[in-house]
Amino acid sequence: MAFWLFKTEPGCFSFDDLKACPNMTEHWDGVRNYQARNFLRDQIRPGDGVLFYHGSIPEPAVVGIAEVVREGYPDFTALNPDSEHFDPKASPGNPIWYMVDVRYGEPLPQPVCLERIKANPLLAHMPLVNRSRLSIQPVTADEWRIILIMGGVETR
DNA sequence: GCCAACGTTGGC
DNA sequence: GCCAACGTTGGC
Repeated sequence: MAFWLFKTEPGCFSFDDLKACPNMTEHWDGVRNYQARNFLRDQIRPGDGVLFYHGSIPEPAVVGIAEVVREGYPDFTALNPDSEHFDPKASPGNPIWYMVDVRYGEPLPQPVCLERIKANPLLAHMPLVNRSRLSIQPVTADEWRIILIMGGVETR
C-alpha cells in the first residue's frame, strides 16, 4: 500500500464534490502531465491512500483523505473532440492519458495548510514544497502519518 | 501581476 | 540529441 497526494482546484472538483458522489466513477480525468500520468498508469493501486489537496485558493491545504478504488485506465476524455481535455494525439490503441477512481474517506478535523507544511522540516522533501506544479505526488508513510496527526486525525 | 520551476516545442 | 524560446502552473 502506498500513499499519494492529489491536487485539485475546489472550484473545479472539491472534496465535498467527492463526498456528494460516493460511488462516482470516471471523475478524475484531465491529468495532462507525463510524470503524473506515469504514477496513474503504473504505480497507483486500489487501497492506496490519498491526501486530497485544494490549491489555487487563498489558503491551499490538505483537506481530507480518500482511497483509490480503481487502478489506472484510459482517460477517454482525451479521445473526445468536444472535451476541453481532448488530445488529438491520443487514440483507442494509444490512449496516452490515464485516470484512477477514488472514494471519499474522511475530512481532516483541521485542514493542514501549505504554510504549516512548509514550516515543518519533516515535510521539506514533499514535492508540494517546491515542485508545486506536479498534480499527482507520491507521499511517504512518514509524511502521511505526520500530516494526519497535524490534521487532528486519531491514528492507531 | 509577478515569478519560480518546470514542461514542451522546434530549429539545427 | 541539444538547447533556446516559449508556455503553463500555482503560490504569493
